[in-house]
Amino acid sequence: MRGKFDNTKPIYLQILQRLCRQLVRGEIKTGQKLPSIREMALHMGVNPNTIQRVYNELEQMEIAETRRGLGSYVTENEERLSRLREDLKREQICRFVKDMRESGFNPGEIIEGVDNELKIQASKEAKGV
Amino acid sequence: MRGKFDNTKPIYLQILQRLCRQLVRGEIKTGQKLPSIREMALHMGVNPNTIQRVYNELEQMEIAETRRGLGSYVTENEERLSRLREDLKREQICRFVKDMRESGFNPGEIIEGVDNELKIQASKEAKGV
Amino acid sequence: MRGKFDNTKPIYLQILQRLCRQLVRGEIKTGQKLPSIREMALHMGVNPNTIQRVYNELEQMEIAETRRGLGSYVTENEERLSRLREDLKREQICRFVKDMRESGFNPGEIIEGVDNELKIQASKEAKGV
Amino acid sequence: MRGKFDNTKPIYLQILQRLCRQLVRGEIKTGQKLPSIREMALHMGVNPNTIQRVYNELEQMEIAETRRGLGSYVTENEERLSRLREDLKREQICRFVKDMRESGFNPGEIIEGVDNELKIQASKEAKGV
DNA sequence: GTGGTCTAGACCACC
DNA sequence: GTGGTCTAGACCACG
Repeated sequence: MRGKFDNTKPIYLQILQRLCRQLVRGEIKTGQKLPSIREMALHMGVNPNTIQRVYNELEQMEIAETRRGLGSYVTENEERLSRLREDLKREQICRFVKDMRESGFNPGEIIEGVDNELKIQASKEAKGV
Repeated sequence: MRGKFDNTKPIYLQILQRLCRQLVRGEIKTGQKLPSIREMALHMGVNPNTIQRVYNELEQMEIAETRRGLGSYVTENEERLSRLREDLKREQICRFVKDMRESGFNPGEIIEGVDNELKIQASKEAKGV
Repeated sequence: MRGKFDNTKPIYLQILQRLCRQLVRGEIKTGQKLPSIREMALHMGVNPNTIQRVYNELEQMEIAETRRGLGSYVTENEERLSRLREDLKREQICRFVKDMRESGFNPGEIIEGVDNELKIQASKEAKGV
Repeated sequence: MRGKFDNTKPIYLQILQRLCRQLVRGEIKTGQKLPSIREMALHMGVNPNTIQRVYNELEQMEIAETRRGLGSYVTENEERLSRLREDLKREQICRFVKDMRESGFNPGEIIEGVDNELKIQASKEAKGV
């Protein structure tokens, strides 16, 4: 598991992002119990403090809550999760388009590039699977 | 000029990115002399050491070269610059698509979202100007 | 420790070179943790920023990697290190031969001179030890 | 002529070295008049101040002398030049051997490497000419 | 005037 | 504790 982290960004943010994505994809479901901090830390090859921080952030985002002595659980509030999905989507798209425009790429180029890349990655995955 | 920086990312990276974008947009041209370190530092409201670091990075990317006692100059190698443009484009698109797919968004959603956002930002700019 | 530096060359380069040589000689091994920046700075009688720069260079050379909050570690990639050894060897020899030839020394002179010097330095060391 | 200089070393030293080599090779002879500062600067694509400094150094090394209103002349003292040759040779060999030994290369490797490199460069030159 | 290096010291985020 | 960034200010060699 080591070496899978991008050195330019905090590890805890990268793990947070990964969990959010799993939530958004539905791989982690509402009400589900998350692994214990120790377990997760072991699995990620990371310091428990780091996971602690991730779970704290999840709590502040009202996506998970920790119950003393029982562990952390994903919220049962489905609406909260679907909002997370939309927020994530909008935010990622918005930032991307802004960056591309600032770099001087024109709309045609952008759409075409994204379209191409989608096909490339889809075909790669098809082969991989 | 101060206060224009995003606190979550190092200043030198933000300036580097800004310069790269100006290069890619053609606002800075091949062979052109860049402002001296002190000048740029003043202009950006930043310590000269910070600019020094930016110029160093540009040199390592083979985008600029500094001539001692004379200042820094953008490379005259046009091919190098057009490669920068393509690299930047590909890299930004690739990362974006990967992120979106990992979050479980389907191609249709992605294309549609980008398309929409492009229109929104374009119209905003039209008003602004 | 201070005063051991050659005033004509930047300190950070001299330290970098020293570390590279220790690596090449096998005195520093793959996977090994390097001293923390502050530790090394103290040991070298030098400002921590200077060491930081050295470690940065090592990282760019893909010889070491730094893990946040943990310190810097020599790469575990043995191949990378043996390549360093060969690169260093070839580069030093190549430059030397080129310099000598440019100065108009003929092959016989060069070989003989090197041979002699090797004996001289070996015997000196023998006495010293 | 631009771009032929190594950015890590002062230009004036590089030119000085080049001249010394031409002297040692006999391409520049005793008593010969050196080009005027302006001429040389133009030829090298370099600031006249830089050449000025080179000529000063040559004077301090007692290899050339400048006669007011007449220009700079190589010394007529042949012995001075042959000593320069020997000094250069010894110094270059000495430094090389020291560096190689410090990097942990053994005498066999060194001799073999130099021998090889001599052949390589000689054959290259043969083709080139 | 220009870049390059170095120091001292500070602050921060991360592990 | 660790590394990363930034500032302020100094000095130097170079062109």
